Amino acid sequence: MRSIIIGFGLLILCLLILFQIGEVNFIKGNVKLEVIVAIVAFIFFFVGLYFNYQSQKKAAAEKLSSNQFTDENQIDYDQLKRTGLTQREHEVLIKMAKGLSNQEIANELYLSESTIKTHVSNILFKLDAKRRTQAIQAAKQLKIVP
Amino acid sequence: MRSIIIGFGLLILCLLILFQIGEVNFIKGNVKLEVIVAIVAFIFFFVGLYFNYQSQKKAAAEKLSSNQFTDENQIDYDQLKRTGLTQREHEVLIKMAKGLSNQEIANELYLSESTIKTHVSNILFKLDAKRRTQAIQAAKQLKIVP
DNA sequence: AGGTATTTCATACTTTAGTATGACAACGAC
DNA sequence: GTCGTTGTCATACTAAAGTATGAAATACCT
Repeated sequence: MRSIIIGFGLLILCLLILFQIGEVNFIKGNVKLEVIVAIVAFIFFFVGLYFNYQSQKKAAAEKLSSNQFTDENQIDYDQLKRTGLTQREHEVLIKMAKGLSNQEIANELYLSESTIKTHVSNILFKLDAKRRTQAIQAAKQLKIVP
Repeated sequence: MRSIIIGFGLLILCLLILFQIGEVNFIKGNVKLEVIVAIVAFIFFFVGLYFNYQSQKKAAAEKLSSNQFTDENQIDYDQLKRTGLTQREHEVLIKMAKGLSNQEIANELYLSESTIKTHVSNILFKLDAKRRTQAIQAAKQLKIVP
């Protein structure tokens, strides 16, 4: 925004100086006022276009770069430690977040459903959640699941 | 783009007509050429800014609706249409994804739990999911929930 | 006006999720 | 060797989720 104002100011200044120097030529010459005005309007219209385009491009680039560094699908191990979840519980949590049922998790990990239920209960307690869906939501915010 | 050219053309035309009418006044008056030029430059600079801003806004809206660069926390309405979910179902889905229970969703929407169950069943069918956790996962991938 | 989709609700039912409790084995720390 | 942690499993129970079916009101479209 500052660059827009500075650039605009400089252009105006240049134009005014140019007119101060060549005032007599312009007025005494055959160039009509309308033409001058039209040319100035034309130039500044596109200057305006250009400046706005530049500022938009810059804003878009900043947005992109700020999104680039927050890498998705990356587990935040500091946050994970903070929750007090064990390895097995974390493993179960990840499968839970995939949308698997307790029975399906048990099958994938070659465990009984009872064991999964125990793990899930512990997960809910450690993540301060009442339901698995709430735990999943919390886990995503903590970035401890992909 | 067409509107930009038409708008610009009309403004130029208006200005020229104005000058044609009041030419004598301007030249014979005390108003200096520099001031006129500066004003014209100023006006057209911001006209340019405005037109570019409008066109960028339009382009951004088109991009959004055509499913190109939808950033996070932004709902992809094309995907949403494709699922066949109704407004109410989508509303319920969003609350579901927040980790709310059926009863809690019912309370927030001033509905009975039965209604929510019906909605959830329909959501599961339309998203081809067996459980709500699976539906949430699918919905996140489709970017139809924040 | 009549058909269609949406939204709402209910009842009855099955399945899954979650709690509470206890138990046992393995592993590492002190 | 004892203690705490982790991981495993079971039983019994309660709570929530999900299915199936029917029904009625509203709204929208032609």
